Amino acid sequence: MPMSRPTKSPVRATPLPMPRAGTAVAIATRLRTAIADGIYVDGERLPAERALADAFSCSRTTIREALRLLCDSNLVSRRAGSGTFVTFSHDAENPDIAEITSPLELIDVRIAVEPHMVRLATVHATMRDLGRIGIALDALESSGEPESFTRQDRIFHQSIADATHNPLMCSFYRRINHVRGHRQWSAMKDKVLTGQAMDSYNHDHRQLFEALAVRDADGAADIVLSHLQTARLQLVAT
Amino acid sequence: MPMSRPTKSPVRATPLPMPRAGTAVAIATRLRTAIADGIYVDGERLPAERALADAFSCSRTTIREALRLLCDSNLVSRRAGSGTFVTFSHDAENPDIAEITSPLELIDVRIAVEPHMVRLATVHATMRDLGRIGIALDALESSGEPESFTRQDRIFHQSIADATHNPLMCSFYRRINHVRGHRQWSAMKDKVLTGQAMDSYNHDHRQLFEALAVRDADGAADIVLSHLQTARLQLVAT
DNA sequence: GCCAGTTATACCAATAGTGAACCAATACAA
DNA sequence: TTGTATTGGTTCACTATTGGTATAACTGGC
Repeated sequence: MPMSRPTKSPVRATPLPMPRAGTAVAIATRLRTAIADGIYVDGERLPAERALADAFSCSRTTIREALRLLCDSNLVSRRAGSGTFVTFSHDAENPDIAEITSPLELIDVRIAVEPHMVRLATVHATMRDLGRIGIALDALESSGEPESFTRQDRIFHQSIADATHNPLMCSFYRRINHVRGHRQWSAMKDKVLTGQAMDSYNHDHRQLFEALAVRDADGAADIVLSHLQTARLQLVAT
Repeated sequence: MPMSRPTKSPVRATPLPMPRAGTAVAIATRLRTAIADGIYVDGERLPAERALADAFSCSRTTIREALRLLCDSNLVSRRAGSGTFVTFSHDAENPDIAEITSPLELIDVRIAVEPHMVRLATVHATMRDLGRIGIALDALESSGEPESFTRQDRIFHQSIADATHNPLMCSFYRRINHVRGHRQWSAMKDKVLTGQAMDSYNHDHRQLFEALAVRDADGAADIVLSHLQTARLQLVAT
């Protein structure tokens, strides 16, 4: 796990201790929400048990217990020698919204939603939310490959959406992430996400986080808007 | 409060000392409100008794007493060797999104989505779309009762959303309309939707339609934004 | 002194988690 | 086809942690 946090961790207002993470159920919960958020898409293979154990800094037994819980919920299926695969379809809508949404259409929706979404986040985010967003940002900045970058990017933006504490907005952004995580983009990722592009994005992300931290709603909205418009331009220029 | 009082003379009217901070009942109360506030969510494991004792600077016996109170209230369940787990869910499983979205939250999402949505509509709407929107507008203007007004209003806005020809945007607005159509608003409709208010709304709708017809994206967005912000102000002023 | 509540300590039993080894199934490349 | 690497499946003894219990001492108000 990435541990370096440039910004100081926000101090909890209440001295209530937080429960220890790392147990099997906690890991299962994290994976479950990741699947629900579209971090892991339907049909995709999860990292191997040993890799997960390394990522979560726990033993393989614990990971296996967590995966057993997910398997009992029919969220994943496992095959020896092959891997653990997500078996989860978001809605019975046919066809899947992700199948019929183009990259340009997705960007247009994001341009519509996200600027005001971060405005709401600056107003409603608690210090705990900011802490979570900061952690997601650190993980995002320290991920070098396009594969992990897009995943961490979705986690980062979802944590901002959750910080609005607006259930409708959260559900909207889960759907956006579902579309973003669809396999139809995977071919495009490696082309668009050069190292330079990722650096540029990370610059925007950091700026956005700073604006959130100082509750600068207009500044945050501006950053997101120009961020997305840049992405849109790159898309049509491709 | 249903907690037991330490004294044995219940008839006395003389002021009774507050329970000392750090006592079992006080700690139980703090934990209870923390659970109710969602600091500790359902199914989550509380910190261990020894950790709580350390955090609250009291003995483990006191923590155990506090947890016994919570356990008697069925707020937590405990398993030796495993831990103390929250058994409390504020919401039934998978509640309808309309059930858990407040009017203010809905307006906030609409403010986020609709201004840019009408921008997209001005760009992508065909003449046939404009015709449909016009028909919906006529029906809306000629509906005098709050009941039919809200229904036609939903149709009008959905036809604008459909005019974006963006499947993701269409699905978003369908969900917004689903929330708007939920029975929880029905009580509010008759209060808010006076004849005067409906006239004012219709004025905005007509202006919006004109802007769409002449492909004035900025103008349309401005109209929608001020329309929604007015509604938001009315909401918080109520 | 009485007494209820708190403190402090020690130990027990239940459970979760660790780390290692090995097996069997699968995927992939030579 | 064959060999190799990787994956999940299984088992094992061991450790750490957790709630459960008991006991004696301390505290402050009555």
